Amino acid sequence: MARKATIRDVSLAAHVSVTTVSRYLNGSIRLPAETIQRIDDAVKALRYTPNPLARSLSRGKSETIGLVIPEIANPFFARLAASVEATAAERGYGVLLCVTLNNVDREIDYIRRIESKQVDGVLFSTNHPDDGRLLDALKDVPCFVLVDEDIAGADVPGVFAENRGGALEATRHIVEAGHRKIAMLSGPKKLLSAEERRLGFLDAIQEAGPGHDAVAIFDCAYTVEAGEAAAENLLRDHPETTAVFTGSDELFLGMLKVFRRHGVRIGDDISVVTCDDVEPLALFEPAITALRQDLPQMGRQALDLLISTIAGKPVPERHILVPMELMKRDSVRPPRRRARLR
Amino acid sequence: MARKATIRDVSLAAHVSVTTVSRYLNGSIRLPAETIQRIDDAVKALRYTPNPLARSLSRGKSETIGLVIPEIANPFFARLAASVEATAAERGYGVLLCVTLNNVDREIDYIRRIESKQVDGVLFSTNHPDDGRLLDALKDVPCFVLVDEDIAGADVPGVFAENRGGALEATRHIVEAGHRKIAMLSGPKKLLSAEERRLGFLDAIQEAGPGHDAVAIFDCAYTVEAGEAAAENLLRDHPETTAVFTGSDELFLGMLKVFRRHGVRIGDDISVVTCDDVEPLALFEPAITALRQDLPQMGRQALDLLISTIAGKPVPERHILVPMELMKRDSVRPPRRRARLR
DNA sequence: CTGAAAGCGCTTACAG
DNA sequence: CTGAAAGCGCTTACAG
Repeated sequence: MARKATIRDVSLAAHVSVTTVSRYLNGSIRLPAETIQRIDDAVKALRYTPNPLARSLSRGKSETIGLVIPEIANPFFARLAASVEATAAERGYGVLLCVTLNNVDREIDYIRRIESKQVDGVLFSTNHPDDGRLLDALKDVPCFVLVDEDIAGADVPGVFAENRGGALEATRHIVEAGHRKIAMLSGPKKLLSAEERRLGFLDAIQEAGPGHDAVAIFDCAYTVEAGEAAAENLLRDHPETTAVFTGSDELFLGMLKVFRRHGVRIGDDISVVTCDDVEPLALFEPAITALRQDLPQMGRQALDLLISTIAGKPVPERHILVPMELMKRDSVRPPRRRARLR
Repeated sequence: MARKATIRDVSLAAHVSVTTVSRYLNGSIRLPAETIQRIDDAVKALRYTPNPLARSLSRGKSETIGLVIPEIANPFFARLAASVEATAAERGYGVLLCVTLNNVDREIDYIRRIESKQVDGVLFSTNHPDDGRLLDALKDVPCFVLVDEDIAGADVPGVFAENRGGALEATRHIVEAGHRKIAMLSGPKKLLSAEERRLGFLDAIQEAGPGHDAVAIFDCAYTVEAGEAAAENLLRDHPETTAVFTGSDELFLGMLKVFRRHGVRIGDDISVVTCDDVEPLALFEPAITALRQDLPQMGRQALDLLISTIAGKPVPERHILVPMELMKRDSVRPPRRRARLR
């Protein structure tokens, strides 16, 4: 492959200065038609495309954002990433992907890349409670937007699901089907989504009034394994339970495995609503009712918020709450009389 | 935020030349302990980190690779991306993510970024038959590795699943359960995975000998909708079918919807094996037997192949075939006698 | 061994 | 309106 053409080559071939070529290509100049022609010809003949690295270095911005997420194989974050990437592409931004697996060093590494101008800003999603290091690394960092989960004490813009309201609605739906003994497999303590959903769950129980019990609330990591463990405990210690609200698809999937092992049938023996709805829950039998996160909206809004910050625009709402939608399917049914799970 | 420190600031503070700082930081020089101390102190005091943009421009490489995939919300590509990103991080490479939705312009855009040095190389996955434009854009492009699907006529290194052998094994498994009337929902014509799996499927039918029929082979896009359409046709036109091999999880999911609608029970009425195994198929009832792609291996091998190419190392095998694994579960059972789907 | 200087490929304030 | 020159922040061949 021949050496790649530079702006200098174009200027030589078109008999104009480098300055003129640069200005013309960036649209900051009006030129006689004839000059334009010469430049266009040269660009075409040399197959010239600007070097984005040089441009970034010179301009001080890279037209690239960093997308920092805990996982990508997880469909939740994969969908979030899809929305972010699509919006970024529309806006002319590239996306540097960083999968942290909740490793704080990697998280901090990417925050640093804002200062070093490698990225113009970072969209950040973290899945573990902060021990203070994140908060520390965030000092004076501009152009940083959180999505999905919060960092305690951080005064940064962010986009989150309307977790509490969503959980309230989901639990209400369970209550309205006639359930009185309801359990929750909740996410990890100190995580915004878990805390808020727990509150929404309790709101609904309280609203339902006397006779309605939050039988048990398990704090779990958002994993299939944690869902299994909690479900085993639930069956053993709380057989009076007739409905469960699970805080994520993973927790639901783990619980489902346990129910299968013990012959507990969803719908018939126990009602279920889960959060997320990123797995093909509509194709399970029965189809699973789920509180869906509007990932397309969250990704889009978060990216636009970030771009506004990068552009230095005043940001009216620093915290955007995106509504969740309850997808009513077939896993919530009236409880059987005197039902017991064992 | 104060202006970010540059190498110049460090050199001033440490009373050495910029050259020395650069060399020391890059490990290409041995220095007296005392000088080292001064530089380290300056770096720490100024919170200096090198500007990667400037470094890349100067060195002519960016330590970044482009990952070009058709989709990211699709769990198949999400898992591939997870493996690629993890390996890249280990090797010290950043990942610029490009989701093309099979848009050729976006594909070509990213190929161009190799020439412009924004990325050192590209890992490329495309999901549509090439009309020649891709092949054209690939001329003289170095540091390009294909993964999962091929581009017809392109003489570039690549990593693929052992599709034919896998399909042979999967279909053999169906035959061994006693099936004689077997259909296939295949992927799009001209796509490597589809062509190869079709061949493997036919290999097995032929091997099974007289009395064994490939009842029908449907060429489908790899989508749920295409799976639905094909399954409707299958039920209508080929009720003698007792087993189906589907070429992707999406096709399977589409077919499943149709089976549900028509009351056809997997396992009892019809046996099924699908490809990919990226959906939670083990949790379906019955658990679905699937030909699993080893995405972690594919991503890792592809990235290492790319890095070798970037480093200019001779690459012994330009085409790497990664074995598939048949996950035997519960969706293949002996056919019922005189079974008819309608 | 050390450092001044050129160069990577752009953009843009400044002068003509 | 146009262009020579400085600058973005590094690396490295070259000279001392």
